[in-house]
Amino acid sequence: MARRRLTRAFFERSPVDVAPDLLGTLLTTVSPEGPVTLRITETEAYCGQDDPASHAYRGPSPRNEVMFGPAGHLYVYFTYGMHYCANTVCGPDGAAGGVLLRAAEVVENEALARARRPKVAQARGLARGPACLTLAAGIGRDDLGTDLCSARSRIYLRSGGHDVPIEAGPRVGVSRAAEVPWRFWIPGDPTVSAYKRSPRATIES
DNA sequence: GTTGCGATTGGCT
DNA sequence: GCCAATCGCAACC
Repeated sequence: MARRRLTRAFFERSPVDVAPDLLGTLLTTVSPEGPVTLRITETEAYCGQDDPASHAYRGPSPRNEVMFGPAGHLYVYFTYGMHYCANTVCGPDGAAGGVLLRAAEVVENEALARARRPKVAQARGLARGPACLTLAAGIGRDDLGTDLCSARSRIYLRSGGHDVPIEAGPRVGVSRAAEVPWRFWIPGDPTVSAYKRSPRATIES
C-alpha cells in the first residue's frame, strides 16, 4: 500500500527532533519528465532566532519569511550565486526552525536524476551535498513555500518504513555555533557528504 | 551607495 | 588542498 505523506504534526516539533527522524524518509518530486524519489541520508537542524547559524537568526526578512510561517513548507534559498538548497520548515508558527536536506540516495527514476546531473559518474554522487540534492530532485526557486503536507503538492515526504542507524556531529560549513552537533546522518552510507568545517568557524554559546 | 561574504561545488595544482 | 564562479543579502560608510 502507498505510504502517506508525513503530517503537519511531524514537522511541528523541534528541528533537532525532526532532523534525525527525516533520515531514511522518501522525498518525491513530480515534474513533467516524471517523478524522482530520494531516500534522505543526511540532514542538519537550524533553530531559528536561537541559532546564530540560522538564516532566521536576525529576524524575518523577504528572503527567510517562509521559515516564520507554518511547519511542513519548503524553504528554498539561493547561495554562492549559483546553488539552491532546500529545508523543511519545522516547529510552531513563528519559531522559524528548519531542517536542511543535505544528501540522499536516488531510489526511483535514476535516469532522470542522471539527466539533471550529466557530469556525475557514480550513482552515489547524484544527490551528495545540499545543492546536488536539489539539482537531482529538480527543486528550484519556484518551489519556495511548497506545502509538503498538502495532498496536491508536487513535492512530498513519506516514511521509509524502516528504522535506520543515526550518528550526529557538527554542521558543515557554518561559521557560527560550529560545535553544536546538529548534523545527522546514516553511518556508513556512501551518499553522505564529506564533512568540511568552515574556515571562519568560531565557537559561540 | 559600496563592500564582503555565504547552510557550495567542481576543476585545477 | 586551493580557489574561482556568481549574485543576493545585509552590514557598514
